[in-house]
Amino acid sequence: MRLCIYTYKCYNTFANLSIVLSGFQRPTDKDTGMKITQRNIAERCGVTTATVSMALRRDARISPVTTERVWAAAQELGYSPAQNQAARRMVMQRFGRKIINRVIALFLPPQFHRLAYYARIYQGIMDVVTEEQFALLITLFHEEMDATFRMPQVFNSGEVDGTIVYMGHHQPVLNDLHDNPGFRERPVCSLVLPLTGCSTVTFDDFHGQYAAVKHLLDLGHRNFLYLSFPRTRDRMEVFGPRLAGIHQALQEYHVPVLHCRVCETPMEWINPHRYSANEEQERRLLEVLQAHREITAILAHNDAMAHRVWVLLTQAGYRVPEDISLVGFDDTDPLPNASGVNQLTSVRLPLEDMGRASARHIIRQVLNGTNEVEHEVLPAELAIRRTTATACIP
Amino acid sequence: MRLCIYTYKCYNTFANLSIVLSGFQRPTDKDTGMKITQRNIAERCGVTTATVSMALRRDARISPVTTERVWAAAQELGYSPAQNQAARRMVMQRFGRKIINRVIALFLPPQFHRLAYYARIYQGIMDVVTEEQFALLITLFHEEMDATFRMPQVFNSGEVDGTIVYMGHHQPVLNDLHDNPGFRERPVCSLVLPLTGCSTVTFDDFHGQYAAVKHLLDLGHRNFLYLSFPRTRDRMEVFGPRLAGIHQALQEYHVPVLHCRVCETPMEWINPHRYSANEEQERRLLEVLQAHREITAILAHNDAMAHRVWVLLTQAGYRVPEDISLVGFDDTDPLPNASGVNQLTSVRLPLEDMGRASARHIIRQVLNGTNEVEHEVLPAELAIRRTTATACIP
DNA sequence: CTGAAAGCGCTTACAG
DNA sequence: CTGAAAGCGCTTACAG
Repeated sequence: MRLCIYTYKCYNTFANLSIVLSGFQRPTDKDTGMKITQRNIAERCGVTTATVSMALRRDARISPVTTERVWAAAQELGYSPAQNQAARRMVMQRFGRKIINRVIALFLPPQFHRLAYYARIYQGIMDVVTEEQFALLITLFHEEMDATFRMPQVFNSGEVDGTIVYMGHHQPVLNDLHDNPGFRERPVCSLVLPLTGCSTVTFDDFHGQYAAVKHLLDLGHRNFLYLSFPRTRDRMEVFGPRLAGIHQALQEYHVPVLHCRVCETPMEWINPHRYSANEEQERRLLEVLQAHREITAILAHNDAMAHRVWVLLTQAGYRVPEDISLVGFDDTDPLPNASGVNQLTSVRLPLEDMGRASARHIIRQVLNGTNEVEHEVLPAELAIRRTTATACIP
Repeated sequence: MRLCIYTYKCYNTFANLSIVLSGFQRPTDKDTGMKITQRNIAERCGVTTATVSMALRRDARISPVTTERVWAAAQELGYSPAQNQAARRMVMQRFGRKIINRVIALFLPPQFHRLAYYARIYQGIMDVVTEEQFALLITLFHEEMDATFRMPQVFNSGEVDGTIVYMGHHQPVLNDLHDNPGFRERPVCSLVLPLTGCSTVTFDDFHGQYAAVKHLLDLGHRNFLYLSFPRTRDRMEVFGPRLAGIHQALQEYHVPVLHCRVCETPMEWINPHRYSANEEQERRLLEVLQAHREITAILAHNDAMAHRVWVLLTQAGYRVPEDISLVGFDDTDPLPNASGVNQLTSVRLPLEDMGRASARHIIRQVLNGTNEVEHEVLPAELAIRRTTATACIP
């Protein structure tokens, strides 16, 4: 034991030497010896590591004088607590406590950086994460990857403090996280499409869509075409509130719900990166408009879809908004005029705020050592521009 | 000691029970007891943890029979080695060895996901990282952040295996990484703009630019305008090879170098997200063209700039390519015609390949436990489209 | 207010 | 081929 202590002293001298003599060759296989531990501090101060450990955390049980001496020695020796995190992690788990790694993970779909919608949420998350000096671990996940997906190793080793699940709408991911012994009990927050059993940050789709329809009703429109996407049970969570918002507005204006035709469009219409011309679908949309000349306004599921519809309408000789009004949803995909000014009336989603809210929530839980499920709903407001106008009743 | 072993046995029985009786309440403050360790396996097999440790790694010193028994027990108990990574990390550092975390970090500028250029490199990195079951840690960094920047805590704790520095061109980042005791000696790879003292993956700017000029010379052009950006010492590394490529081509065709005018444009011209109309600069560009009617071809520093120039030329009444040919660089920013087909002749950079190459390099080093500096140069090829044509000599 | 001891879970020499 | 022991660096009861 005594010998051992001498060994340490020897290393210390070594370390000092190699700082002074900058050309000095470090013993390459003994780089571990360069690492400063609480033991080095203890020796220099003539106390035990227990005292150092508590002093460094400014525990009240250690006298102020000793605490300062320990801190000074730590500074001098260049002690970095993060460096020996592994030991701390191990002893903490002995007492059933967790350490804070300042790492949060983000699950998101592979193509996230290609779509403004995802990119803006990502931006908000990253802003907060950087500000709070956390690191962000990106994990790509897509429903189709389900079979091959394996939770990255870091989740197992307890090195991730919390997770944000960015869309996905895929409950198994959450279960995997909760079943993972290295991650279990840590906070999770799902975005946009809520998962059950964790915190959520969502938009107020209902009031957003409600505001859009109310705006059209105020302009005299009474017959609508709502372009949705193929409904599956999964997606009803998105579809439901939107439709309810529409119904609510119609009801307030005593317009029968039948006056809103719901049209399912191909999924690719809402994702411009998957878009491939689908002539049959495009023809069908125009046929509906021809057959129902009473329709004077179109509500699209998102801006990308509104964009596509605008092109079709223009090619077919319709004028927007003179002949027909058009409203988007999400406000990510501008429809610029010649001077580059966005023309599309749309429901504006505070996407960056959503990212920020989720990151703040997770970081708060991590720093407090809590895991309280919270549900935050962010407002969706109508941005009125130039694709909506007074109804042109035939 | 004996008591301790009994405690463990007790926990095990508990664990089995709670699997059978799914409604059974787990002791919440004893969740650590649920964790399976090599000790549990050792007890079940009647061997020591040393044997288990070696058997799990299929060390030849352990008999096949014992190895299989250990593996079977591990399976049964649901042992997960990653879970106790902290202990492994600690013992490994005792013997001066590293463990593989399957985590690599990526340093990149804050707005990376907004620019196709960055996004495509990112895509390539992510593809390989996901395929190799690594996790990616994103760290935003920008020269302007230098004062406030602090290396995230995870780098200190030895939980990051290697780093890719994505642009930045900022040597201090590399020094910070190398000075960090938790990261020291691990592989680093810088992209596009090489840092000294680490591996690099770059493009063959020289041959890319050379091919572009040769193409124009073949079309009969003899007087060029090369639109560059403000030259600082930092940026000479980009500027140098490009200019050398131009000179080489001119020389081969015996065209005096003076026939290539170099014009500096504002930095914002190469970054569409920072673009704001700069009428004076725009007028100056047109003035140059008016004053030098012998110029029949423009080489832009990147596609974004080419885009901007195309708009200016068109507005000023020039026809591209009939009156003037235009060549971009990077091939990220298409100039679509009415049918959506890109018209811009440009030097195509294999951006995804670059991301993939850097990720492969780092992952190879990590898995081999080596840190060999390598320099990879990827080809840049000319993509000939419709903004270049036979010179219209006045 | 501080020290001596135990132990988190693992891997590696070193015995046998 | 396997076991007993040591120790990575830390924190926490428990003494004094």
